[in-house]
Amino acid sequence: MKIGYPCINRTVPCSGNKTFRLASYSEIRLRETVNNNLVCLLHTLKFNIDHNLLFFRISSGIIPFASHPVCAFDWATHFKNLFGEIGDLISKNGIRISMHPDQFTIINSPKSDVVQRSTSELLYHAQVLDLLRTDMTAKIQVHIGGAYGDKESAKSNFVKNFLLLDKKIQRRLVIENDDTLFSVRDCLDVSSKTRVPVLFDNFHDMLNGSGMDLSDILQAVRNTWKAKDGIPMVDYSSQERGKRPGTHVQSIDLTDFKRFLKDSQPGDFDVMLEIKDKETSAIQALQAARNDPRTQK
DNA sequence: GGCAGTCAAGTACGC
DNA sequence: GCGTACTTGACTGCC
Repeated sequence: MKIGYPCINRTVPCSGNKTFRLASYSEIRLRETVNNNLVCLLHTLKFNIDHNLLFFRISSGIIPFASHPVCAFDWATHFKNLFGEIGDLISKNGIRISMHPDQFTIINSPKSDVVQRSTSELLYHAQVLDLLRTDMTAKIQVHIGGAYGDKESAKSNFVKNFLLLDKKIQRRLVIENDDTLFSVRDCLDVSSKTRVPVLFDNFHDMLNGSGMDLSDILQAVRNTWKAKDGIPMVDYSSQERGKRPGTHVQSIDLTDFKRFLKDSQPGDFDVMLEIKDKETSAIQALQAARNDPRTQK
């Protein structure tokens, strides 16, 4: 079991999430921004290694406008060496990597232009993971997409469009249950037709329940991850008290987390903490899990 | 320097 | 059909 956090580190003295407005686009601006983001990623990963946080989600914004038509710059070639350096750090230290394209990436949309843009965005994500020379345990997580008034045909549309995707995307894609539409059960259903691994999000399952027990979910999900995919990835969060249902907690509730560790025994998986204070909670979680046999592996 | 409005992209929903 | 919420950090123009 590795423990990690997504995209942003608030301790390191840099931001790997720099971007700019489309109206300000220039090749120079892009080059400077990407260079900043990649160098900051390097610093962040070194911080993570120092704190034994060996699971990290790389921000989708690391290359701003990467899949946008405005971007004609060959950033992959230009930054090949820097990607290689970061990739070496990842592989030497056994860091697990994930990426999570944002809400605009919809594989099952009935609009072909939306699917086309989504495919470009997914190719960009796969390209980043390939440039880092990560193995197939590095994943791109997406949701099934929209329901469009008929969930079953929306799921079929996902399956149909998935089968048309480039192999570079297919081999890295995993599907995650969301908080309003598609539950773990829906994801397992889609997985049975696509062989896509299912990434379980405990918080989304609380909001949009599958009606399954945690142990049954984890067992079913585990079966969707093959040896080349690595052990399952799990997103973990809990509700911020007094806020709208679905608001991620500011800082980890260790009682809740320890209960989750206990209830999820004995199967192994890597945990991504979707908690607002990022590395601060991740360090606490790692400490809380220090006696869990899964973190000793 | 600080503040408020805005930002590439989609979907769901209320009116 | 249109406007807004969703979520969220960072950018940008304005004072």
